[in-house]
Amino acid sequence: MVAEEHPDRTSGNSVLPPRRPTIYDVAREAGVSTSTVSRALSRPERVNAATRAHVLTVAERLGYAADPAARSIGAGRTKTAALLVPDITNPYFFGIIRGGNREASAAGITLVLAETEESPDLEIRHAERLKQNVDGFVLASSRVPDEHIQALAEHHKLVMLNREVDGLSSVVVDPDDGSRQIVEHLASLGHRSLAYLAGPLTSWLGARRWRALSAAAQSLGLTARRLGPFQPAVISGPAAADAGVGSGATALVAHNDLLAIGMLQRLAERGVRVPEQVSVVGYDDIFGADFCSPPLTTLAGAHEKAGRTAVDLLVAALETRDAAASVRRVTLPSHLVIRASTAAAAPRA
Amino acid sequence: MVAEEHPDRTSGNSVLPPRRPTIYDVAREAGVSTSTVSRALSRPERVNAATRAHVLTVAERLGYAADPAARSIGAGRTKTAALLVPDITNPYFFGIIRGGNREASAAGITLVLAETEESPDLEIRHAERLKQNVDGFVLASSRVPDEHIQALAEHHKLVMLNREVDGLSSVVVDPDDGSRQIVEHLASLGHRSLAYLAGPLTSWLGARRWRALSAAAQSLGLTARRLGPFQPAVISGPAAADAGVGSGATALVAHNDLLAIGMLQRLAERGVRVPEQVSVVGYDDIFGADFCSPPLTTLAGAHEKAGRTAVDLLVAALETRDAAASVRRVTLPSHLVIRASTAAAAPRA
DNA sequence: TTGAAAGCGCTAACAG
DNA sequence: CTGTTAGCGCTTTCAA
Repeated sequence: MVAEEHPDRTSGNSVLPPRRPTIYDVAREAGVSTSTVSRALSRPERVNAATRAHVLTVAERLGYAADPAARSIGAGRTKTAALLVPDITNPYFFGIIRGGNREASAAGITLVLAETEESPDLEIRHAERLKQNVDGFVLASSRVPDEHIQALAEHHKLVMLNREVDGLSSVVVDPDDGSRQIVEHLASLGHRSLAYLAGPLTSWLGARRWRALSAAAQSLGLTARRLGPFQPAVISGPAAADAGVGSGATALVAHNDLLAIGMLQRLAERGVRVPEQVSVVGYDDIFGADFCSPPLTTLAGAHEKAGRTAVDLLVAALETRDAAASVRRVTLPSHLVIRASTAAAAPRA
Repeated sequence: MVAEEHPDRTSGNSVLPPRRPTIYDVAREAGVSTSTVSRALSRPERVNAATRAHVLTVAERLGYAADPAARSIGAGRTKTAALLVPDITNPYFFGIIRGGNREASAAGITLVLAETEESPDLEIRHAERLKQNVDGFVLASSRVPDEHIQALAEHHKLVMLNREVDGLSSVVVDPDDGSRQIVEHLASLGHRSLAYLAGPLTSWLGARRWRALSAAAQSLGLTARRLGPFQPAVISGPAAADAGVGSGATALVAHNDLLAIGMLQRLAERGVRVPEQVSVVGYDDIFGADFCSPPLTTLAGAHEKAGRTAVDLLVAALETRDAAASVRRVTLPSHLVIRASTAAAAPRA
């Protein structure tokens, strides 16, 4: 502990400590040049093993840690990525956020989170603001038109979550097979008609779900109607429930669990019994889907894994020199969790 | 200093654009020096209004945006703060995260989120890792011993959320008055005994809740027992419910709603009727507390505001030269939301 | 394998 | 009020 004097920096009465050690301190202390220190830290293979070991020892002793800002200034990378989600309070995104965060910290990059409040405008504004701070984006359930996304992608690495865009990497929890599972389940219970309570028109996933739902319905001989759009939130449950009941369908499939839970509440209020009079199905299997009443039949997927995978793809892309080479489309499986909100269809009135 | 060529940067065939404009570009284009540009952007009052307007126009036209890394390298501040929470998937923290994020982006600083998984070790590791990237921390429901926190505080600005520590700023949703409200409610229903299903021993808030609960119980002539500790999660519900029932208390107060909801599920399984046989109360009023069965009586508070306030205090501290002068303790009010999980005490067996 | 030296983009004295 | 001139801490040629 050689303890040099830095009289000007060491004014002990300050709360802040003297100064963080820099590569200059390490270099001096280790008797090498700053570039050697830099290399020992970043490009280990290009330094004599013994030298490197020595440098690392000294760095360790001094408590040296590279300043990420200084590091990123020369080279363009900030080692930071942004995750944009429409609604932080939707439990659906917890898993994604957690997975994203974990993968990011495993990869040594920091993740910043932004909430777009289901607004394409706000999403764009956030992206604009963040793009100077981050190397890339994960856009979860993006509501922005394809053109804007393509534009963003020209200057930044970017991975889509729950949406596919030409030429970009994406991670999607299978909406097609999942929707088929829902329809098959309902068909097997004797339902002949279903209504889909749609989410935002700007939702790629919503469009996809409806498409798969109606295709499956057709092939199984059910009728399917699409109602809405509704905000994908509990608050829209009443409107959706009323519309669903009004449609005469015996099975109601909601855009997501938030909406389904809101519908359940409304149906209870109106005295419509679930599942005896009408069956209800959601998507996502969020927190709460297992303890609402009745517990909700819903399509589950590995959301945390989705978040992790998205960040993983982004990190991979960040490390690639060549842009187009790294685009990959990942589809994660989904499975129907059958609970008490679905049952045999009520006999036709 | 006239219009240099950067032919190597302008290769238009690359996907990435030539190069982001710097203050040098703006300066040249505007016919002023770089420092004038810098000042026009950061310290507007120290530049002639006309000059400034001109510089801003040019900057705008060039699409100039300051590089935050370069900016932070000289001056120590990174314009970034970290928010540490024990459990991202606890809906309780949504509000905090949302509030924190909003306040941060309003203040022009970026917030990074980290999950400590209820582990003091992990919390410390995250703090260690992040402290080179951020100017300050908001520690929500920190599980770390006071000493460590004080140590961290020596080098970084820091605000506690749901915990008070000597010499530090904090924001707390009132646990004392809230607990009193709970006990009064139970007393008014004729309960004479309650059990508190405790959370982690490292939880400051948990300790505080228990203290207030038992004080209020004593002054109202109820007996109060503390059971546990339990993990503050749905998964610990069965253990807590069983312990609570075993205690013979007619009212069970859980450390938080997650635990309470888990208990409700277990009680239903065991055929113990709520609220007829036993009343259940939670803390936090999280998502789901209103639609579990029965809907949960719980202590609500303005969580989003708490998150916002915490970041606000941090920002204020960041701007203060003088450390100790900026410490403030904020207590936010809480109020009991009475739902269907509490009712008149069952007659003594 | 190593060192010297030139930046990276911005801020901050210090003159003028 | 504005320009000159040093750096901030690190990476990266380019020589040696």
